[in-house]
Amino acid sequence: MTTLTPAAAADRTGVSIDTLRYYEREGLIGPIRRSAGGRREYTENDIFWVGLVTCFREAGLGIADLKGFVAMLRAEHPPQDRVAFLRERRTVLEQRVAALHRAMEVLDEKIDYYS
Amino acid sequence: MTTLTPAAAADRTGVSIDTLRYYEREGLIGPIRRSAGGRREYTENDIFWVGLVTCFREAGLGIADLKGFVAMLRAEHPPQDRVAFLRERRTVLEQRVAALHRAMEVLDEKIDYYS
DNA sequence: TCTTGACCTGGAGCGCGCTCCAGATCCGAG
DNA sequence: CTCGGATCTGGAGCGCGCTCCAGGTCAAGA
Repeated sequence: MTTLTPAAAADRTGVSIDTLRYYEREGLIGPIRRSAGGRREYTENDIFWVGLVTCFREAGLGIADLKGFVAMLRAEHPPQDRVAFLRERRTVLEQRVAALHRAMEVLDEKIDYYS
Repeated sequence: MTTLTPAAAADRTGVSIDTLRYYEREGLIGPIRRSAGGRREYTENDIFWVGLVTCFREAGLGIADLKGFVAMLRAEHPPQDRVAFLRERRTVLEQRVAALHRAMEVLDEKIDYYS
């Protein structure tokens, strides 16, 4: 299977090498397989996971949340636990959207006022 | 005019006394009028501003952004500058909403999968 | 008047999420 | 074989947004 060097992985994901290592240390991705010499080799699947993590980070979820997320999807938790966890996260995101809409309304009001 | 003590203001706004002082230091609110003895007296208008700041903070705007916001609304900038600034912030918020929707889609997918 | 608690200031401390650094190792090109 | 660039590790540093603390002042009730 073809793999990516750290630099290539960083390039592909838009995440810095340092951050990739940080995510790995925190258990958000990987563990990444190593070459004989100890260098990381990122698989397509690893890259996919980085994408997931990035998606949630951009949505404002914290590292701790993501640890929970990863643990939940990996470990042998009953499906209902997973669903409960996922729904909880969804609620958090919904509340964020609501907060954003409130702020946008205020902005629109001001924009109207000054236009 | 009736005013609020720091404790009452904190209670009304849901923002800690320390944070109220912090916001004032940063120029996001106030300056708050003082009593003869040097204690802060928050007016209804001050409370309103705290609400605005809180609204934008909850939407994820940073302190620096809010400084710009406050400066823009207070100072004598031409209306078109204000509108441009406000529209820019709106774009940022729109992008955040988009990021949230992406993340929520992923969650929905997983929730579906485990349901 | 004395006590007590709210408030003052300036500055230190903290958790988060990276980001950077030193010093060592690996490895492909020449 | 040598050189240099990419990578390795552990740990320090940083910007943000508070949060807490010490040491002092103010003011209302007993």
